[in-house]
Amino acid sequence: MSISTKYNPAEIEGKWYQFWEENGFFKSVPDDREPYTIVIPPPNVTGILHMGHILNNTIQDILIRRKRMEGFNACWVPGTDHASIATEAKVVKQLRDQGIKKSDLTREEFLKHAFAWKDKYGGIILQQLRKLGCSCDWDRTRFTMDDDYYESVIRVFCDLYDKGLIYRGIRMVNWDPAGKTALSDEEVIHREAVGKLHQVRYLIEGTTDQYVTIATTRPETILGDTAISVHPNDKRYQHLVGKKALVPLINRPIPIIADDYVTMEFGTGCLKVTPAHDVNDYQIGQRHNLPIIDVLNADGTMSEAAQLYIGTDRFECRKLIVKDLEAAGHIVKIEDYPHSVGHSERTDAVIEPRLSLQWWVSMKTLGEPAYKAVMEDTINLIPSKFKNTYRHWMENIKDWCISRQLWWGQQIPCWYLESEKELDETERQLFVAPTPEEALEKARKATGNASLGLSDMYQDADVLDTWFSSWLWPFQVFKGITNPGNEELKYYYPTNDLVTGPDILFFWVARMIIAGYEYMGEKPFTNVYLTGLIRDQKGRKMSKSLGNSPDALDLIALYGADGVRVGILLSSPAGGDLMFDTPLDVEKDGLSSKLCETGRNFANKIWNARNLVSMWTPEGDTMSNLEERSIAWMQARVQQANAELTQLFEQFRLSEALMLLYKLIWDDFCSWFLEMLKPRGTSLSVPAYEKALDLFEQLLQMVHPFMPFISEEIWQNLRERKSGEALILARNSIVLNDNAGNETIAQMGLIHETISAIRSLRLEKGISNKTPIELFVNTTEPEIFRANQEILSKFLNLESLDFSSEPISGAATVRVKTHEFYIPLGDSIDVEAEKAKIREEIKYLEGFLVSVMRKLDNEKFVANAAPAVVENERQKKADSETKLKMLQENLASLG
RNA sequence: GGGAGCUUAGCUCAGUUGGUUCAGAGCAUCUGCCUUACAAGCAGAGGGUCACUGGUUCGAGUCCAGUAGUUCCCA
Repeated sequence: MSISTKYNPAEIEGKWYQFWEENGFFKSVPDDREPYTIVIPPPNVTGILHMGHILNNTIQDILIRRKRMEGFNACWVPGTDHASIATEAKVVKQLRDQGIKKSDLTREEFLKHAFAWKDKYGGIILQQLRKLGCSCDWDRTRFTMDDDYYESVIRVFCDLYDKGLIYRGIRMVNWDPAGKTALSDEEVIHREAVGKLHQVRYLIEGTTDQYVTIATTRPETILGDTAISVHPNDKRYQHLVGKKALVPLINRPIPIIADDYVTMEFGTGCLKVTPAHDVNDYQIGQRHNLPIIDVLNADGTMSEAAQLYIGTDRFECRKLIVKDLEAAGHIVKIEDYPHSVGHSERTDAVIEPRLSLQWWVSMKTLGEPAYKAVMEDTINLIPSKFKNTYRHWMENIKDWCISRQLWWGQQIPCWYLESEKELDETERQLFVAPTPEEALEKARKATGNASLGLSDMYQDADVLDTWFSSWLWPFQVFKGITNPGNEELKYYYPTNDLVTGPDILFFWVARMIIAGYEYMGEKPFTNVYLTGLIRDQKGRKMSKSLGNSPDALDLIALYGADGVRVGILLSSPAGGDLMFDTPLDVEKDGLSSKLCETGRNFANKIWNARNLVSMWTPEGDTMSNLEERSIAWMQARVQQANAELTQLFEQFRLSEALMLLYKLIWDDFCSWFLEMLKPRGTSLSVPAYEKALDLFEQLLQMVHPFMPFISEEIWQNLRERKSGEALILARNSIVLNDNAGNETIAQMGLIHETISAIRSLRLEKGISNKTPIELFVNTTEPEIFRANQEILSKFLNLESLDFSSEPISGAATVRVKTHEFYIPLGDSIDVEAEKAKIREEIKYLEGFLVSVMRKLDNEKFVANAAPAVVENERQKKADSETKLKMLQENLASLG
């Protein structure tokens, strides 16, 4: 039989994924088992797999596979969200490339293009998740624009409106001039930037040489100024209040007012007030009845109201106006000024505060149950430090702007009367209802005009924020809104665990909790595992815009899905950021990752363990003593490790769980167990062979959630399998450790330590492994060494094993715990070096004993410390005394 | 400006209610090995004032306070 010594993941991964999927192993339907449910954080329909997805979905897959193997009815619901802004931008661009302008299309035509785009490209990321091994129930794949999902969003909107929790109003919003839409506060990313603070002087009306100087970072907004404000207590400017200043370049007279919002210390202490373009200015404007002049168009160019630079982009205008102000002698000075600037999360455009009429969700009361749930640990955030962040957001929760000036998304179910089109927008009557017919009904009632028809009405043009659909995800994937109380919903909801990044804790997690309580009367999930962010070698967040993220599929091709899964998980504690180690410039340096290499090497190690085992032929019915001892020990280790593993899973300490398995398989199983069991020829006893396979299978079970592909491949080939049998479904058959194996583990531990110590001694003394040695043991427990003589001989190439109650002269010596070992070397021993070594050990031990005695002599210690701790110190004292005595005798024997 | 976190070996990180020989792991490094599963390997070894200062305690990497550096969130 010849099996490659190199594991080749590409050869087997596709095969097993297909096998699992075709056999329906990922499928879940309600039955009498206990459910375990995860809903995927729906990636953008425009998305492609990046490192964040890999981490996040690997974790979900580990959790779901483990639970499936534990016998739960495991259900992982996949899907995508429609990503209003991102998708619309992509479709608009694609149309532009085809020479089609969005403005030339009707809404319906545009949506047709958008759905076509979605059908063509929308599933890419879900295909990529398959490459990673994700065991989602693909039959349940959902999309936030599916018909029923669309309907649920509309219903929820109407319901909240009827409850008075949704309203329409003019507010200062975050305006994205690239996306030409309003954004919620959460979609604005503040970044530190060095801007310029311009000090600009305005002429006082009626004078020729008196000025008032303000400071601004956005000089183009000067054209929208409607006042200048100073602090009421500011003595410097008292005389100006009530006078007027002239807006530079356009000479509009504006009042100088007093308002205590102004910070006297900032800039010159004079504030230009532009109510249309700054939240605080807006509030000042309200207090002083100032006019509002909106100098910006939706696309960020200057509007007609600006009078100058009409149609010029705001940043271009900023340059021009500074030049013109300079020329006109209005600039006093310009200095660098670091401040934080809001950017659109999606388009990265600089956000403009803009006054506009939008739809809002009133969050305060809606948020209360969600706040309590997390504070009272009904829902756990893991790690719990995120509770603070969550509390802070909840306690300062603001109303949520949910309307977006886009077409791709759920259109707001509000109708207006054609007859009121001429009225000011805020004056028109609103008819909110799930369907136009119901809206018409409401309109007829409200107007008393029974002859009103559908054509007399028109629908709000805006769509809803994507998050306003994804906050319904955990229950609408089971049709919780559109088919309330159905069997699936009852079975799967509330779901169990949610795995996501902390960056969408507010965007999504908090709002899902809110919606869960509001609509299901119940939390949406119990545990929220927040992963870290993936950073590059410079510590920057990996992102598409920085181009510092490696191609996920290339990485999988290079290291195998299992290798990448292990690599990314190895150093990724919950909530801790992961410094990923691919080169910053992949083009130049080639793609590589030490972390993934570790994962690949681990897979290769397992592969070769299987190679070794497959060479053995079972023969004979009786186990040898060595076989028995080896197997008993490995069984005990596996049981012990399994108990630890279970605990680690309960605490979501997945990278530690993986490391535990890494060491269990590599060190215990391969380096010790297989080496102990390895026959001189190829045959070992039938029971030993079978038990070794049992143990191998158990390890494969344990490691399967982390490395699904290689574990399935080996498991399938280890023994004859019936058709349809699979590791993915294998029930964990490992008995829980009842500590019965502890003694076995401790004894074998001593034997292993002894082997290591003597190997080290061999290397130190230059005794080749090929040279057989005579070994003498000075011990009070000779039976342990006698019982394990075969193992010692096998590992250490012993010529003989004997016991000696006193040091042997001319022997190399080493101590393990309270046991001493001698290897006679004849005259070649360096007595002085040996003595020096012993003296050093004595010195260390004496120091150690002093520290132990300091505790034991301390009455407070003996009185206060736990009995077990005190007992331990006594044991340490006894052991070190024994060892000291041994060392002293040894030293004496050397003369 | 407000809040939260982090700082332990060259790198990435564990270290649970303060108490084993507690200062750890993986990777990297160094030494010796192509030993019949694996060089993507085997056997060994070295490496840290636990950021700093003070406090509580019989006992502090662990608890408290302050300082420095750093990251994130919010405005």
